[in-house]
Amino acid sequence: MKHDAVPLERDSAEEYASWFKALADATRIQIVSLLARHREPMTVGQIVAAVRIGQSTVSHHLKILSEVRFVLVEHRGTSSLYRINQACVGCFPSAADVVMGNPVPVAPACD
Amino acid sequence: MKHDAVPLERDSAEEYASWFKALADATRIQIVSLLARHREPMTVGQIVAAVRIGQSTVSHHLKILSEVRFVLVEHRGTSSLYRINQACVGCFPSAADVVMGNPVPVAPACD
DNA sequence: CTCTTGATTAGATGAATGTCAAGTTAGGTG
DNA sequence: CACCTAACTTGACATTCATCTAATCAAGAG
Repeated sequence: MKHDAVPLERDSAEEYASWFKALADATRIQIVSLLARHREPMTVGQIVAAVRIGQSTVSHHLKILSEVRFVLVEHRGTSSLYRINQACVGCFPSAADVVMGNPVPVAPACD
Repeated sequence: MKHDAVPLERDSAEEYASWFKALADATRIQIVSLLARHREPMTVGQIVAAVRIGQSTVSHHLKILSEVRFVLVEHRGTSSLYRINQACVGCFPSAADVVMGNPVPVAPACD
């Protein structure tokens, strides 16, 4: 037997899981893909209008997404501007490849 | 403004979310990556030994993973053989690309 | 200062989830 | 047949989660 086919280290598995968990909700997927397509930063109000979900709920999801750094915030006066983290646009799909056992150019590190 | 930057349809978002949700747990990530690396099908016992988690829990996770068809089952006598669904190995990372707004060769359809 | 508007925080609630221990089913073997 | 072993199912328990309403906060405008 070549090598014992040890699974992903628990630590790595937990980190990847936390990324997938951030996208394990339809509303958050809408938000992320919205921010990714719309290249410019968006305010909470704009996002609320697009996904048609309560404002506080959207705010909550944005917090979750920014904790994993899928999106980045910048506070401008009375409004907050959210934008996609370009680093994740490339490295997140790579994480999917790692889990699926695909060869990947460089280990994904979103940050 | 070019076009109104409509987010992903709710339906698509929910489908993608269900895929990510299947990998939103460290144990399931370990199982999937284990099956992906270990090219041969594995029995539940082998998987339990590798991830060191209660058998019923592993069985539960395997059920979840096979419901989304990330893994496929085949019952052979007294034991069940689980293997990775090769179709997903390619198409799941593509789903990540879609959400991230990356261009993708062909719409991902895992099945 | 007061009002308005955009955003975060707090609290509540109902639903889903991960885990394990114990019980059950079912294929092989003596 | 009785036994054993691999796997699945059930029930319970504690967590986590998505959503909403209401309350709070912060920045401009009058």
